[in-house]
Amino acid sequence: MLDYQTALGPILHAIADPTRRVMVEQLAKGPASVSALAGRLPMSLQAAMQHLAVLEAAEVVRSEKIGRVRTVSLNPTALRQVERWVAEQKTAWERRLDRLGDYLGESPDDERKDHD
Amino acid sequence: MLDYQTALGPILHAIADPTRRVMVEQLAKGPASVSALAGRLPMSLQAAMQHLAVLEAAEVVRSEKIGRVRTVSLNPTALRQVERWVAEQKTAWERRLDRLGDYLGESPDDERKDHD
DNA sequence: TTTTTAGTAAAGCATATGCTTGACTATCAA
DNA sequence: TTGATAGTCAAGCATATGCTTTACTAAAAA
Repeated sequence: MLDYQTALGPILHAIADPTRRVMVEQLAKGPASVSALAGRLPMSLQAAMQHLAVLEAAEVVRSEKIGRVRTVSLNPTALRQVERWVAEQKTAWERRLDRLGDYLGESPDDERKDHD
Repeated sequence: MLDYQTALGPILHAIADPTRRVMVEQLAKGPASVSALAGRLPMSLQAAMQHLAVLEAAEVVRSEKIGRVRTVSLNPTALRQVERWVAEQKTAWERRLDRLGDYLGESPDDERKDHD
């Protein structure tokens, strides 16, 4: 099964940067212009735009330019992909713990805890 | 609100790399030795160990050396933090859409609030 | 029309990353 | 004790990243 949508690696790489996470957090509250996004950041507008370009390349974000203003908005699909991958790993992990529990008999011994 | 646990940035950076994701996926199925992890990867053992060091520094993974074998295992806490951050963003996003829905319920068009 | 304002493009630079190769150490096996 | 196995340390190198500064263009405002 291939990635139909955007690639997970670039998405994770995009949101691994603290500046870009601030941008995503702001965009989660609603669309914003490039300068509104760059406004609070302790760096040049150009630097902020380079971050935006990374987010957009990873399709974490989309944007549309109207007049001289480019409005950027979050693409929730990207975040869903992250969620999905993480959930898959957690599932595999928990299944292993279940098997381990069975194997070890019914002893309420070590290693496990509450998993859902 | 600060990060109590491990830092999200390093965790995301760690799992942004495809090689390291393969490692995490393998570890989700159960602990493995360094060489078992490195085994399938198209790179030197040393390179694989450098990846492992990144995962361990981010606390995505823990390891313990017994005899000459180091056994690596997944630390699900790190993945939970990713899950949490993503969920927070999605929540903010959806709340905004809800408000927008209410707003559009009565008044005509237009899609904004205040974005600075 | 002139001047801001919003956004772009591109070059340059310091640092970080991902990998290699070449030692080396500690443990287990024969 | 000798040798193979599992892992480690470190230097070196090419490429990627994050940022800056110096131009520019296009749209709105004055």
